[in-house]
Amino acid sequence: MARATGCNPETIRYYEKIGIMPDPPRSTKGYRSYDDTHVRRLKFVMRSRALGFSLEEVRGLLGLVDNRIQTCAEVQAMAEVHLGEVRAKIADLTRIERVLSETVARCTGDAAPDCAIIDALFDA
Amino acid sequence: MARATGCNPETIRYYEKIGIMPDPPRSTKGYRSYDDTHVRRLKFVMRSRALGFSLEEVRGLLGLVDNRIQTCAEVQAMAEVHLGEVRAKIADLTRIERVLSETVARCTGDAAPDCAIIDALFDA
DNA sequence: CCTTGAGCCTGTATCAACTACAGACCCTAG
DNA sequence: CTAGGGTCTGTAGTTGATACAGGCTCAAGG
Repeated sequence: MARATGCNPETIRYYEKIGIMPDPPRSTKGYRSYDDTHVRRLKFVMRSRALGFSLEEVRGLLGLVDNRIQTCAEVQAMAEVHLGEVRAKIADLTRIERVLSETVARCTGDAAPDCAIIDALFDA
Repeated sequence: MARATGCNPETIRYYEKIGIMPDPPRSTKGYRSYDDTHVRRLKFVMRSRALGFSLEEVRGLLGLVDNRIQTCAEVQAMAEVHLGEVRAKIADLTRIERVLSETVARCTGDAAPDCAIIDALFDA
Protein backbone atom coordinates (compact mmCIF):
# COMPACT_ATOMS: atom_id res chain seq x y z
CA MET A 1 0.00 0.00 0.00
CA ALA A 2 2.95 2.29 0.64
CA ARG A 3 4.05 1.82 -2.97
CA ALA A 4 0.50 2.20 -4.26
CA THR A 5 -0.06 5.51 -2.49
CA GLY A 6 3.37 6.99 -1.97
CA CYS A 7 2.72 7.05 1.77
CA ASN A 8 5.51 6.05 4.13
CA PRO A 9 4.86 2.57 5.61
CA GLU A 10 5.49 3.82 9.11
CA THR A 11 2.95 6.56 8.55
CA ILE A 12 0.36 3.98 7.51
CA ARG A 13 1.00 2.01 10.69
CA TYR A 14 0.81 5.26 12.63
CA TYR A 15 -2.60 6.03 11.09
CA GLU A 16 -3.71 2.55 12.08
CA LYS A 17 -2.51 3.03 15.62
CA ILE A 18 -4.42 6.27 16.07
CA GLY A 19 -7.54 4.83 14.46
CA ILE A 20 -7.55 6.84 11.24
CA MET A 21 -7.07 3.64 9.26
CA PRO A 22 -8.82 0.41 10.34
CA ASP A 23 -6.91 -2.62 11.54
CA PRO A 24 -6.48 -4.62 8.34
CA PRO A 25 -6.75 -8.40 8.14
CA ARG A 26 -3.48 -10.24 8.62
CA SER A 27 -1.79 -13.11 6.84
CA THR A 28 -0.93 -16.22 8.81
CA LYS A 29 2.48 -14.71 9.49
CA GLY A 30 0.96 -11.49 10.75
CA TYR A 31 1.53 -9.38 7.66
CA ARG A 32 -1.12 -6.74 6.98
CA SER A 33 -3.08 -7.29 3.79
CA TYR A 34 -4.83 -4.36 2.25
CA ASP A 35 -7.46 -4.14 -0.46
CA ASP A 36 -8.54 -1.16 -2.52
CA THR A 37 -11.01 0.11 0.09
CA HIS A 38 -7.95 0.68 2.29
CA VAL A 39 -6.10 2.33 -0.54
CA ARG A 40 -9.07 4.55 -1.28
CA ARG A 41 -9.39 5.56 2.35
CA LEU A 42 -5.68 6.26 2.69
CA LYS A 43 -5.74 8.42 -0.42
CA PHE A 44 -8.63 10.33 1.08
CA VAL A 45 -6.54 10.92 4.19
CA MET A 46 -3.51 11.95 2.17
CA ARG A 47 -5.50 14.42 0.08
CA SER A 48 -7.11 15.89 3.16
CA ARG A 49 -3.71 16.28 4.80
CA ALA A 50 -2.33 17.84 1.64
CA LEU A 51 -5.09 20.43 1.93
CA GLY A 52 -3.93 21.13 5.45
CA PHE A 53 -6.65 19.41 7.45
CA SER A 54 -5.33 18.22 10.80
CA LEU A 55 -5.61 14.54 11.64
CA GLU A 56 -8.44 15.39 14.01
CA GLU A 57 -10.25 17.15 11.19
CA VAL A 58 -9.60 14.17 8.94
CA ARG A 59 -11.02 11.96 11.66
CA GLY A 60 -14.13 14.12 11.65
CA LEU A 61 -14.49 13.95 7.88
CA LEU A 62 -14.06 10.19 7.94
CA GLY A 63 -16.64 9.95 10.69
CA LEU A 64 -19.12 11.74 8.46
CA VAL A 65 -18.22 9.44 5.59
CA ASP A 66 -18.51 6.31 7.71
CA ASN A 67 -21.87 7.32 9.11
CA ARG A 68 -23.39 7.72 5.66
CA ILE A 69 -24.58 11.20 6.46
CA GLN A 70 -27.73 12.44 4.79
CA THR A 71 -26.59 16.02 4.22
CA CYS A 72 -23.34 17.49 3.17
CA ALA A 73 -23.91 20.61 5.26
CA GLU A 74 -21.64 19.34 8.03
CA VAL A 75 -18.85 18.64 5.61
CA GLN A 76 -19.26 22.07 4.12
CA ALA A 77 -19.15 23.63 7.58
CA MET A 78 -15.92 21.82 8.47
CA ALA A 79 -14.34 22.78 5.19
CA GLU A 80 -15.31 26.40 5.68
CA VAL A 81 -13.85 26.51 9.17
CA HIS A 82 -10.66 25.07 7.80
CA LEU A 83 -10.66 27.49 4.90
CA GLY A 84 -10.90 30.31 7.39
CA GLU A 85 -7.89 28.98 9.26
CA VAL A 86 -5.92 28.68 6.05
CA ARG A 87 -6.77 32.26 5.14
CA ALA A 88 -5.75 33.44 8.61
CA LYS A 89 -2.41 31.70 8.23
CA ILE A 90 -1.87 33.30 4.85
CA ALA A 91 -2.65 36.70 6.34
CA ASP A 92 -0.18 36.08 9.19
CA LEU A 93 2.56 34.97 6.86
CA THR A 94 1.93 37.84 4.49
CA ARG A 95 2.33 40.29 7.36
CA ILE A 96 5.55 38.54 8.37
CA GLU A 97 6.72 38.59 4.77
CA ARG A 98 6.15 42.31 4.54
CA VAL A 99 7.95 43.18 7.78
CA LEU A 100 10.80 40.85 6.99
CA SER A 101 11.34 42.04 3.45
CA GLU A 102 11.23 45.66 4.56
CA THR A 103 13.79 44.90 7.22
CA VAL A 104 16.05 43.01 4.88
CA ALA A 105 15.81 45.84 2.35
CA ARG A 106 17.15 48.27 4.95
CA CYS A 107 20.23 46.11 5.38
CA THR A 108 23.26 47.18 3.42
CA GLY A 109 24.92 43.78 3.66
CA ASP A 110 28.32 45.42 3.83
CA ALA A 111 30.97 45.41 6.50
CA ALA A 112 29.26 48.02 8.65
CA PRO A 113 29.38 47.25 12.36
CA ASP A 114 25.69 48.03 12.70
CA CYS A 115 23.15 45.70 11.21
CA ALA A 116 19.73 47.07 10.41
CA ILE A 117 18.11 43.68 10.90
CA ILE A 118 19.56 43.14 14.35
CA ASP A 119 18.68 46.68 15.29
CA ALA A 120 15.14 46.16 14.12
CA LEU A 121 14.81 42.98 16.16
CA PHE A 122 16.16 44.72 19.24
CA ASP A 123 14.30 47.97 18.95
CA ALA A 124 11.17 47.35 16.92
CA MET B 1 10.00 39.42 33.37
CA ALA B 2 6.94 37.52 32.22
CA ARG B 3 4.81 40.54 33.05
CA ALA B 4 7.32 42.93 31.48
CA THR B 5 7.41 41.06 28.19
CA GLY B 6 4.13 39.18 27.95
CA CYS B 7 6.08 35.94 27.69
CA ASN B 8 4.84 32.90 29.57
CA PRO B 9 7.06 32.21 32.64
CA GLU B 10 7.40 28.56 31.70
CA THR B 11 8.55 29.59 28.24
CA ILE B 12 11.23 31.80 29.79
CA ARG B 13 12.47 28.89 31.87
CA TYR B 14 12.35 26.74 28.75
CA TYR B 15 14.50 29.26 26.86
CA GLU B 16 16.93 29.18 29.75
CA LYS B 17 17.06 25.40 29.73
CA ILE B 18 17.86 25.22 26.02
CA GLY B 19 20.45 27.98 26.29
CA ILE B 20 18.62 30.73 24.40
CA MET B 21 18.50 32.80 27.56
CA PRO B 22 21.42 32.85 30.01
CA ASP B 23 21.14 31.45 33.52
CA PRO B 24 20.19 34.52 35.55
CA PRO B 25 21.53 35.28 39.02
CA ARG B 26 19.41 33.96 41.87
CA SER B 27 18.15 35.43 45.10
CA THR B 28 19.09 33.71 48.35
CA LYS B 29 15.87 31.72 48.09
CA GLY B 30 16.69 30.59 44.59
CA TYR B 31 14.41 32.99 42.73
CA ARG B 32 15.65 34.17 39.34
CA SER B 33 16.36 37.89 39.18
CA TYR B 34 16.43 39.56 35.83
CA ASP B 35 17.68 42.95 34.70
CA ASP B 36 16.94 44.85 31.53
CA THR B 37 19.65 43.14 29.50
CA HIS B 38 17.61 39.98 30.02
CA VAL B 39 14.42 41.75 29.09
CA ARG B 40 16.05 43.18 26.00
CA ARG B 41 17.32 39.78 24.94
CA LEU B 42 14.00 38.09 25.55
CA LYS B 43 12.21 40.71 23.50
CA PHE B 44 14.68 40.10 20.72
CA VAL B 45 13.83 36.41 20.87
CA MET B 46 10.11 37.12 20.94
CA ARG B 47 10.28 39.44 17.94
CA SER B 48 12.33 36.93 16.01
CA ARG B 49 9.86 34.20 16.84
CA ALA B 50 6.98 36.46 15.84
CA LEU B 51 8.66 36.83 12.46
CA GLY B 52 8.69 33.06 12.18
CA PHE B 53 12.38 32.37 12.88
CA SER B 54 12.83 28.94 14.45
CA LEU B 55 14.58 28.72 17.80
CA GLU B 56 17.65 27.36 16.02
CA GLU B 57 17.62 30.40 13.75
CA VAL B 58 17.20 32.64 16.77
CA ARG B 59 20.13 30.89 18.36
CA GLY B 60 22.12 31.69 15.24
CA LEU B 61 21.12 35.33 15.29
CA LEU B 62 21.99 35.61 18.96
CA GLY B 63 25.32 33.96 18.28
CA LEU B 64 26.09 36.66 15.75
CA VAL B 65 24.98 39.31 18.23
CA ASP B 66 27.03 37.84 21.05
CA ASN B 67 30.12 37.57 18.92
CA ARG B 68 30.03 41.25 17.99
CA ILE B 69 30.25 40.49 14.30
CA GLN B 70 31.99 42.96 12.05
CA THR B 71 29.65 42.59 9.08
CA CYS B 72 25.94 42.27 8.81
CA ALA B 73 26.20 40.12 5.68
CA GLU B 74 25.64 36.94 7.68
CA VAL B 75 22.55 38.32 9.32
CA GLN B 76 21.24 39.42 5.96
CA ALA B 77 21.88 35.95 4.52
CA MET B 78 19.99 34.26 7.34
CA ALA B 79 17.10 36.65 7.00
CA GLU B 80 16.93 36.09 3.28
CA VAL B 81 16.89 32.32 3.65
CA HIS B 82 14.10 32.69 6.13
CA LEU B 83 12.25 35.10 3.88
CA GLY B 84 12.41 32.50 1.13
CA GLU B 85 10.90 29.92 3.44
CA VAL B 86 8.12 32.28 4.42
CA ARG B 87 7.34 32.97 0.78
CA ALA B 88 7.31 29.25 0.02
CA LYS B 89 4.83 28.68 2.85
CA ILE B 90 2.62 31.47 1.53
CA ALA B 91 2.70 29.90 -1.93
CA ASP B 92 1.75 26.51 -0.48
CA LEU B 93 -1.10 27.90 1.53
CA THR B 94 -2.34 29.98 -1.37
CA ARG B 95 -2.52 26.86 -3.51
CA ILE B 96 -4.39 25.07 -0.72
CA GLU B 97 -6.70 28.03 -0.35
CA ARG B 98 -7.53 27.98 -4.05
CA VAL B 99 -8.27 24.25 -4.21
CA LEU B 100 -10.23 24.34 -1.00
CA SER B 101 -12.36 27.33 -1.90
CA GLU B 102 -13.11 25.88 -5.33
CA THR B 103 -14.15 22.64 -3.70
CA VAL B 104 -16.31 24.33 -1.11
CA ALA B 105 -17.94 26.41 -3.83
CA ARG B 106 -19.01 23.24 -5.60
CA CYS B 107 -20.83 22.09 -2.48
CA THR B 108 -24.54 22.81 -2.38
CA GLY B 109 -24.76 22.42 1.38
CA ASP B 110 -28.22 20.97 1.07
CA ALA B 111 -29.63 17.59 2.00
CA ALA B 112 -28.23 15.81 -1.03
CA PRO B 113 -26.79 12.40 -0.26
CA ASP B 114 -23.70 13.20 -2.30
CA CYS B 115 -21.23 15.75 -1.06
CA ALA B 116 -19.00 17.44 -3.58
CA ILE B 117 -16.25 17.93 -1.01
CA ILE B 118 -16.12 14.29 0.02
CA ASP B 119 -16.25 13.23 -3.60
CA ALA B 120 -13.38 15.54 -4.41
CA LEU B 121 -11.30 14.15 -1.57
CA PHE B 122 -12.01 10.60 -2.71
CA ASP B 123 -11.63 11.04 -6.41
CA ALA B 124 -9.42 14.04 -7.01
C1' DC C 1 20.92 -25.42 -0.16
C1' DC C 2 22.50 -21.25 1.66
C1' DT C 3 23.14 -16.66 2.01
C1' DT C 4 22.07 -11.97 1.37
C1' DG C 5 19.24 -8.20 1.14
C1' DA C 6 14.93 -6.40 1.49
C1' DG C 7 10.66 -5.95 3.69
C1' DC C 8 7.65 -6.55 7.51
C1' DC C 9 6.62 -6.89 12.64
C1' DT C 10 6.33 -4.47 17.44
C1' DG C 11 7.65 -1.08 20.51
C1' DT C 12 10.07 2.87 21.89
C1' DA C 13 12.51 7.26 21.18
C1' DT C 14 12.99 11.59 18.74
C1' DC C 15 11.84 16.16 16.60
C1' DA C 16 9.78 21.61 17.48
C1' DA C 17 8.23 24.71 20.67
C1' DC C 18 6.11 24.90 23.97
C1' DT C 19 2.27 23.92 27.75
C1' DA C 20 0.61 21.69 31.80
C1' DC C 21 0.89 19.70 35.57
C1' DA C 22 2.77 17.66 40.52
C1' DG C 23 4.56 18.61 44.71
C1' DA C 24 7.19 21.78 47.25
C1' DC C 25 8.40 26.24 48.80
C1' DC C 26 7.83 31.28 49.70
C1' DC C 27 5.83 35.80 50.21
C1' DT C 28 2.37 39.28 50.88
C1' DA C 29 -2.23 41.09 52.20
C1' DG C 30 -6.14 40.99 54.96
C1' DC D 1 -2.54 33.32 60.87
C1' DT D 2 -4.20 31.91 56.82
C1' DA D 3 -5.49 32.17 52.04
C1' DG D 4 -4.08 33.33 47.54
C1' DG D 5 -0.83 33.77 44.42
C1' DG D 6 3.77 33.21 42.57
C1' DT D 7 7.99 30.64 42.18
C1' DC D 8 10.94 26.37 42.15
C1' DT D 9 12.24 21.64 39.90
C1' DG D 10 11.18 17.92 37.14
C1' DT D 11 8.31 15.27 34.23
C1' DA D 12 4.70 14.33 30.82
C1' DG D 13 1.73 15.79 27.13
C1' DT D 14 0.79 18.02 22.49
C1' DT D 15 0.95 17.19 16.61
C1' DG D 16 2.32 14.40 12.86
C1' DA D 17 5.03 11.97 11.87
C1' DT D 18 10.07 9.71 11.48
C1' DA D 19 13.85 6.70 13.06
C1' DC D 20 15.57 3.25 15.00
C1' DA D 21 16.28 -1.60 17.71
C1' DG D 22 15.76 -6.26 17.57
C1' DG D 23 13.41 -9.95 15.46
C1' DC D 24 10.98 -12.50 11.75
C1' DT D 25 10.01 -13.74 6.90
C1' DC D 26 10.54 -14.05 2.06
C1' DA D 27 12.38 -14.11 -2.67
C1' DA D 28 16.35 -14.20 -5.66
C1' DG D 29 21.13 -15.35 -6.79
C1' DG D 30 25.25 -18.27 -6.31
